[in-house]
Amino acid sequence: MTDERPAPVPAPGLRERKKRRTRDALLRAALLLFVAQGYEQTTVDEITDAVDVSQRTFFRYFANKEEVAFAVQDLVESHFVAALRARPVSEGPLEALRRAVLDAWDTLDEALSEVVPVDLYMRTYQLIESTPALLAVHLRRSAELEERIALLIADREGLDVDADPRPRVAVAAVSGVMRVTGRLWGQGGDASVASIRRMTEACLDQIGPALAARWH
Amino acid sequence: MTDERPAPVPAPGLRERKKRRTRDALLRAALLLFVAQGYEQTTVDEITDAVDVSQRTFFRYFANKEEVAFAVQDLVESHFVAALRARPVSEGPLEALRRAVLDAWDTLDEALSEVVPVDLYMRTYQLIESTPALLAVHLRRSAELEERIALLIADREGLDVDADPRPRVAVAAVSGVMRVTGRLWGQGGDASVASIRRMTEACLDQIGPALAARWH
DNA sequence: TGTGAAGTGTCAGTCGCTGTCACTAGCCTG
DNA sequence: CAGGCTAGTGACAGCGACTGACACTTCACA
Repeated sequence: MTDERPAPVPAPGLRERKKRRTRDALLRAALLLFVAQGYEQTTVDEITDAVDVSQRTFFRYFANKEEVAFAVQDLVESHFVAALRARPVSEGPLEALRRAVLDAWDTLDEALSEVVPVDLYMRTYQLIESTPALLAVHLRRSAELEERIALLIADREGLDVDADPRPRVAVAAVSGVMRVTGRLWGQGGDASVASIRRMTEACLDQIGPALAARWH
Repeated sequence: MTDERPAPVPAPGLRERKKRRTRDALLRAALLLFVAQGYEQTTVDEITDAVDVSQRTFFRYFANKEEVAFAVQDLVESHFVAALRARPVSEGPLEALRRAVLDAWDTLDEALSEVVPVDLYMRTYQLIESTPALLAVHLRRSAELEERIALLIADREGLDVDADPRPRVAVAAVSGVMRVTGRLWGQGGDASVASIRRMTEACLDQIGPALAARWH
């Protein structure tokens, strides 16, 4: 299924392989230290000592200490975007968003296992939700992701995002709900993928009822 | 209208007045420097030099450099919460939220003018929206505000937030839409209150249509 | 095999932020 | 109103995140 196109990735070369190895080592060491003793309690020096490189090298791979915490999140987000792209245009925007989210959770394991165990990602995600400095960055990143998704949705529907506010509004509403989900999940005891998938479904089911004029 | 209750605020005392004066001076100097030359380009030393106090003193008034940028935002948020509390229970949750937001914009001028000119606040707000580090913090603060509002809404409707997800979901959806508004306003040229009020109304009008199953 | 460039370590320095301690100036009591 | 108490401040030392400059090693490619 892969390895069929010889052109773009023929032989990485020793230099490239070395680079990837140090980056991966830094990433893994950082995440382990973060989940073990907390983000703020972990210094960059500790991370680089664990991998035995200089501090300067860390900052050549990651723009700042936060970035390393979101490296895996990057993968998860592109995984979701891919799932959304895969939805047929025949589905309405909300339907497509909902199915894409659930699909993404279902297939997360395979998509991630090459780089980092899903388990470690889940613990990192909880760390992000519970560390104020990381949560702030996470929310800003989510806002950027929202914009990408809004463009995608507008494209599906053949609309211009700047002329019609509905794509952005719909995505904002759904994302808001998803954030509630993430927070509730982070506070709950069950850190499994199954658990967050279940909560996602439940919260999305409530979006219609919640926006009704009367609740009684 | 004031000065009728002698008990809680009889005479601030010289010490108290001095404190308030340095705090106000720091706040004003900081905001002016921020909007003039940018947040990251302004060092804490520059701020304290402008007021002629030591750097240490700055950090006795503000926990960190960000906090001073959000001091006015704090006022605006409590102003909005007050507006929401003032809405009669007879209004449904969405109706109340909508009217509270618009009310808050309409009366912002009076509520703020004592402390800082509205104009300076508006420029600060645009600075926050356009400075990544500040935007991140702003979004986290907004999330905290959302939680407060969700509790308020649940209270109005006589519901338990943890049993019924609708308060959080509704507030999340509306807040998401409001964030889109804020961003669009920040990018647009018109930095007036009237402008953001108008955009708020327009975006909130779209929340129903945007969540319809089909857009065509 | 030698030359250029990519990747790294070292060092010095800036900035945000904190703990400590001595000192000054309002306040409060006798 | 004198003298002690304490809140508020400044000066200083120090940590951790981050950056720029430069020299050195090591791979790549002719």
